[in-house]
Amino acid sequence: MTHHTLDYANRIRQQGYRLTPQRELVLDAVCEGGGHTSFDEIQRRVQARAPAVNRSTIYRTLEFLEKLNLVVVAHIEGRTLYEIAHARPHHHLICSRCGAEIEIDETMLTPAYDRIAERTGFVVHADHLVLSGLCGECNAK
Amino acid sequence: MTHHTLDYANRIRQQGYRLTPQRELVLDAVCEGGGHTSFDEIQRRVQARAPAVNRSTIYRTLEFLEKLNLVVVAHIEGRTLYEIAHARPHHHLICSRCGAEIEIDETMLTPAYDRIAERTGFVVHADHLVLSGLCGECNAK
DNA sequence: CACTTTACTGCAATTTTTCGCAATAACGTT
DNA sequence: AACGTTATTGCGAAAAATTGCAGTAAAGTG
Repeated sequence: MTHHTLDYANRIRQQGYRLTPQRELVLDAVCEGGGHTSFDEIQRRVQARAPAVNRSTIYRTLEFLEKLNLVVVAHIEGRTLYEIAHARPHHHLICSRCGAEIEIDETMLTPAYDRIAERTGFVVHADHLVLSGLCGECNAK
Repeated sequence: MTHHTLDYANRIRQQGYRLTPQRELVLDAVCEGGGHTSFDEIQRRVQARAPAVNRSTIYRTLEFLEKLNLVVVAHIEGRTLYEIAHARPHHHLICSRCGAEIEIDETMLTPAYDRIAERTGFVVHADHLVLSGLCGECNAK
């Protein structure tokens, strides 16, 4: 129940939106499993509990949750995957050879952010980047 | 004609693929304008010259050109955009407030890559990242 | 707790994207 | 320059994603 710590209910209501069973179900579905979840998997989980929930509602709900920063989207090798938004932004390394996924902390990128701010004035606020490359093992070969 | 310098023709043929008029047209269409181009715009440009080219062919051709690293895809605020792949990798900063787009060189990120390699062994090989944040002007406000 | 407002959902229709297959044409070989 | 191989295209159909709208229900108010 990772998302319970976020107090999503208030976060939704305080902005004038409504907390509906559908929204709770989709949020739960994104949480389950912890990592990246595909749309089909989300639909499967939601409809396992409430078969009547419409597919288009799930599309709209994910878009909504993304807008509220409760869910983040990643495009990994053409696939669109969803993940619950963590309080602390983090990023992913994906090995283009073996597919391994490594999670790294935001702080790994701050040296680059500093350089960018210094030279362009732009303050990066990137959450949930996906960087591809070669992991240590594959690189050794 | 930015892409002519890439000698795309040989790059395609040397891998056992064929150079077709459709592929040239799509490549030209992605080049025109220089920056990011939407699918519909690409279709419009292609069909302006060859109306018979099928929409599904354009889908497949873009996928193909991406596989050969002649075209790169970016997901910016939900939209899927295409751009010609440059010899030198670069990245984009997008201001989430005013929408301004700034192009930055790969070297801006190398401090972060170094840190990542140092701590995880992972060698990042990211091309064409999209980082959001606030540009200098918007940040001042 | 009933009432009102209007954000949200489900449904059906539309649009976008993908897929299978037969016909076509690129390109190496003769 | 004609021929054969087979990658590629166009077409139609299927699947996926989006949208409009009328009915439903969440949440504030009396």
